Amino acid sequence: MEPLAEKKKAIFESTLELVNENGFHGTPMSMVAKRAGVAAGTIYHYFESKDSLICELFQSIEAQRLNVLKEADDKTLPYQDRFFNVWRSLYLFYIKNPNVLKFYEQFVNSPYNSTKKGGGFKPYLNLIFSFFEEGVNEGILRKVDPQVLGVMVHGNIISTAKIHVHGTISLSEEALKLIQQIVWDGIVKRDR
Amino acid sequence: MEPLAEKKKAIFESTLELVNENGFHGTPMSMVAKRAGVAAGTIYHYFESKDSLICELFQSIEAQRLNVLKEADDKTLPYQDRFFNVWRSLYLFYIKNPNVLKFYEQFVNSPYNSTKKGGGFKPYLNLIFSFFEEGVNEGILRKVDPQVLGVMVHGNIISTAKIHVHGTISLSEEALKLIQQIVWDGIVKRDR
DNA sequence: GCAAACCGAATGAACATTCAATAGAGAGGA
DNA sequence: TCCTCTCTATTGAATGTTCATTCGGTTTGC
Repeated sequence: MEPLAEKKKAIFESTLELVNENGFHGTPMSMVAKRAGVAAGTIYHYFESKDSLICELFQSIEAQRLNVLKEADDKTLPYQDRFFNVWRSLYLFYIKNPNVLKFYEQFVNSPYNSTKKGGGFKPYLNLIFSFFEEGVNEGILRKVDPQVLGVMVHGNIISTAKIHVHGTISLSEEALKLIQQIVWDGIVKRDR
Repeated sequence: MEPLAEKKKAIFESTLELVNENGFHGTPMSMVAKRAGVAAGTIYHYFESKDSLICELFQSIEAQRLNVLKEADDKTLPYQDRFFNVWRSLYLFYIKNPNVLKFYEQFVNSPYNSTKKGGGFKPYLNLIFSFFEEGVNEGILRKVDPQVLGVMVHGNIISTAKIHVHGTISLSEEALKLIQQIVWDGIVKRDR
């Protein structure tokens, strides 16, 4: 029962895909059930309602993201390397999971996020904030509210990942490096 | 009959508000009608369907945005001033129209945008692209694909506006200036 | 045997859309 | 000035569909 019961995982996966294809609306529970290979009723064994299914899915994504961030940040490295690692790991996470990216974006911009269960704690963003706080305190980054830095860089990673996922422009390895460099050059303390 | 028939404007306005409050789902046509002060049937006099109402609303927002951009960019000014003007005008547009910002974000991340009428031409982004192309060609900006610069800066403006609109952190005038400076310092050509 | 997990047809509410009927606004005509 | 005629704008109740959710029953694991 621990490793996220197969069925439950299948329901999450199916919801993720369908919400990408059809949006929150346009994704009937019956379809979620069918693609997950379970009966409609079964979903209600695991989730209270459609809303709570979606909110829980979001929370599980939050957890994944937090994990990626934690694993990426090796605190023994110099700060600049840590920045590049964190940026790159999150970027890779999004492009490897385009469904997650799109679901996430749909969710945070929807009213789900304002009300209800989804919007409470934000451990992921908090970790980002403290990452930048360190940089500021150590005198490596400009003196800017770390929360602002956090949101800016987070937004930049998302934007970049969307470029890749939308596929209109393709990003070479060098282009990626360049983008990271642009951001770094912006936030790093001007010496002199 | 020319200036966007009062009724039609009221329907747009009502849709904008309700989609913010309740999302695309959770916004029944009957409610749109009631808030707009018209009968349900009237909406179908102006729009073919709910989908086309939403797509047309999006297009009207695109047009507004394009306008803001055009008006903000005074080509007689030095490039750096133009950049700051453009950035600030778009930022102001979003924070003065938070409903527009949120509707826009909901729309572009939804499946509406992938299919149908909404996603075709992108005059706004194209103008942004050519703005950055100029900067690159004139040797003021780093040699980066202008489309990438465009998406990055656009994303940054949106992120910043969201900080303001969400209201968790408040942005002073200096903070704003600093953010613009950070972006500028990132994209500008490193001399030596 | 007995929980817990699972099924899927049945229920009822919500909703997009339709349409027959009404109001209004102009255009002529006497 | 007043009276049609006509075309458009508007109404809101009625329609038919779609869906979230329920629940009585079945299966499965222990």
